Amino acid sequence: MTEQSLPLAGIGIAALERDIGVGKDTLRVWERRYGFPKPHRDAIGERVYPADQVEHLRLIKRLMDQGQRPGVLLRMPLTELCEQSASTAIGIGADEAVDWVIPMLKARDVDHLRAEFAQRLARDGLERFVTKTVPALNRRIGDGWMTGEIEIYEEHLYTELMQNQLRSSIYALASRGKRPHVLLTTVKDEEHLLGLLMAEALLAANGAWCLSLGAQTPTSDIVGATVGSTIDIVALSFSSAYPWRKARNVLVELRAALPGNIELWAGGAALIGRERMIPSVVVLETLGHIGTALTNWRKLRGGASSEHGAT
Amino acid sequence: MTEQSLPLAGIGIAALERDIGVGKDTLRVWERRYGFPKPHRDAIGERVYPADQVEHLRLIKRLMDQGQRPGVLLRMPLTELCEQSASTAIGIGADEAVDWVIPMLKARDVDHLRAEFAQRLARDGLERFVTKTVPALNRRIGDGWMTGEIEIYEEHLYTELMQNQLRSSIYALASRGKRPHVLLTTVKDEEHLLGLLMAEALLAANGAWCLSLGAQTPTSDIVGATVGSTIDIVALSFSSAYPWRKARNVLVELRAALPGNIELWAGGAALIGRERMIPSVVVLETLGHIGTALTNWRKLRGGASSEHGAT
DNA sequence: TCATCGGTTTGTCCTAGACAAACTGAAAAC
DNA sequence: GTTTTCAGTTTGTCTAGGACAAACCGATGA
Repeated sequence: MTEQSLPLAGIGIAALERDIGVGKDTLRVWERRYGFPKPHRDAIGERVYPADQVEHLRLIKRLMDQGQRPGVLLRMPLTELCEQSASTAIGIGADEAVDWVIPMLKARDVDHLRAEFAQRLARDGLERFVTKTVPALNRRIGDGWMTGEIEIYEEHLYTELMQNQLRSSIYALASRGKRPHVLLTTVKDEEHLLGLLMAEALLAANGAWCLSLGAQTPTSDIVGATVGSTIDIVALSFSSAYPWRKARNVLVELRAALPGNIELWAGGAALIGRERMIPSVVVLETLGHIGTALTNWRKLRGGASSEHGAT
Repeated sequence: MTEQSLPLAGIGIAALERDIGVGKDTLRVWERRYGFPKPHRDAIGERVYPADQVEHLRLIKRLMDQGQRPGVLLRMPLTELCEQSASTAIGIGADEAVDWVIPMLKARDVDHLRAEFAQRLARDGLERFVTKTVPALNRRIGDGWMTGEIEIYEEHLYTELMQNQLRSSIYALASRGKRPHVLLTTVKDEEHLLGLLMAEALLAANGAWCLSLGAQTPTSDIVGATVGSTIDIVALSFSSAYPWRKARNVLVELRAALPGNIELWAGGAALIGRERMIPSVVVLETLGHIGTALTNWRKLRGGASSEHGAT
C-alpha cells in the first residue's frame, strides 16, 4: 500500500544537485545541449529525475572525475559507458582483501562489523588502517553500490559505523597542545565527513593537536575561528562529488582571508590532479602525504614558533 | 600589485551564496522585490556585491535565523536593524549556573572546555549531565548568540565539542544485543544532531542497544534499514527550526511505511505541545520522558520478544 | 620539446514570470 | 479557553532560452 502512492517516483533538481554534485544550471544546460538527462515532468512542469537516470548520471560523474569529457560521456549510450567504467576499474587491483564487509552489511550484522573494524585497527595499527584498509573498504563499498550489490542505506550504515570507529580512535589519541595546531572542517555544501576524519586520525597519530569543526562550516566562520586562536594550519576535505572549480574558488577566497602565517591544506578526491592549481595552498593528493607535509611544517615552522605575532 | 587591481572590490553572487548561506535565486528575487541588496555590475553586467552590503546581509540572515521575517528585515534601514539585533537580549531563568562556558568559548580554550565537560559528566553522572547540564548549556549558548555575546562559529564550536563528548560516552556504554533495539536518525532537511545524541546517550545509559544512522536519512532508507533487522523502535529528532507540519507529515508517512510491530518515537523542540498530533507515534516532549517510555516498552513488549516475525 | 594560437567545449550568469509551500491572523468548533 | 480551519499573503525555488568567459583541444611554429 505504501509503494504504489507514487508511480512517477523520482527526485527533483535540487536533490539531484546534492546527490551527484552537479549544479542545477549545468543539469539544465546538459538537457538542452545533449538531450540527456531527460527527466519526466510533474503536474506543474518541474523536472523529476527517475532512478535509472540518476544512476546513469552518477556513472557519468564518476568517469568525469577521472578526467573524461562531459560532451563525450553524455552522448555515449549506457552500455558503452559501462564498458568504460569496467575497463578503468582493472588498473587498481587488489589493495587488500575486504570482501568480508559486504555479507556483513547485507546481514545487518552491526555488532560483528564494529568488532571487525576494531580488531583490524588494533592488529595493524591506526596508520595502516587509515591509509590502507579504510580506502580499500571505501572502494569496495563504492563498487558494490555501483553494481547494485548493496543498497544506498547499507552504504550509509557503513559510513556511520566507520565514522564512529575513527572518532573513538581520535578521542583516545587526543594530545595536549602539541604543534602544529590544526583546524579541520569541510566547507558549505560538502557534507562528507569520512575523509576529514581519516585525515584527523592521521594527524592525531602523528602528534598534531586537532580541532574539528565538523561539516559545512561557512568560510567566514572558518576565518573567525582562527582569530585569536593558536591555529597553525586550516585543513579542508573535498569529496569527489564537490565540483573542483568551486573548491578552487573557495580555497582562493579563504587563502586571501586567512593571515599569511596560517597554512591552508586541502585534500580529497575533488583535487586529485589539481595540485598545481591553487597558489600558496598545500594540496595533498593522498592521505599518505599528510605525514610528509607534517614533517615539512615542523622543519620550517616548528622551531620558529615565537614568530606567531607576525602580520 | 595584486591588491590594487580591483578598485571596485566586491564579491560575486556565487561567493555571496557561500558566505551568507542564501541561494542565488533568492538573492536575485530579493533584489527584484525589495530593492536590496543592490549590487554593482561589472563590465559584462554581472553582480558585484560590495563589502558593506555583504555585512548588511549577514546581519539580516542572523535575524532571520532567529525567526524574523525576510520581507520586514529587507525593507528596514540598517540603523533599525542594529537596534533589533541589540534589543533581543533578555535572560530567562537560572536552571544551572553555566556562565563559565562563555568566557571559555571566547578564549578558544578548547582543552579547558573538553576537560570541564568531562569532569561534570563524571561528577554528576550521564543522566543528570544530559537532562540538566547540557540543556542549560544549550540555552545559554542560544541566548549568547541572540544577544551577540558570542559569534556563530563559537556556537558551532560548542556544538562540535559537546557532540564529541557525548559520542565518546555512548561508545563507552555500548551494550550488546540488549532490548529494545533502537534505530536513531534525523530525517532529510534536519541536520541538527545534538538532540539525537542526547537521546542516544540516555537510551544507552538505560541499557538499550542503539544504532545511529546520523543525520538526514531519507525515509525510504529508514524503512530499508529496518527490513530484516532486529530493530524494535525507530527514534527521530526534530529541532525547533524544523516546521512542525512537515514533521507531522513525515511521521504519518513513516508510520504507514513501517511494520506495525516497530514503534515510532519522535522528540525535539519542533514537537513540543504537539503530543496528540500523530496517532500511533510516541511523542516525547522532553528528554526526561525517554526513561518512562523505555520502561513502558519493556513492560508491554519486552516479554513477548518472540513476536518479532509478525508482519 | 615546448610555446602560441584559433576553434570548440563547457559552466555559470542573466532576465522575468510562475507557482506551491509556509506563514499569518481571524473566525469557527471543540 | 484552547485548538482547528480557512483565506490571504509572503517567500523560496523552479522554468525558459540567451549570452559570454574561461578552460580545453589540436595544429602550427620556434
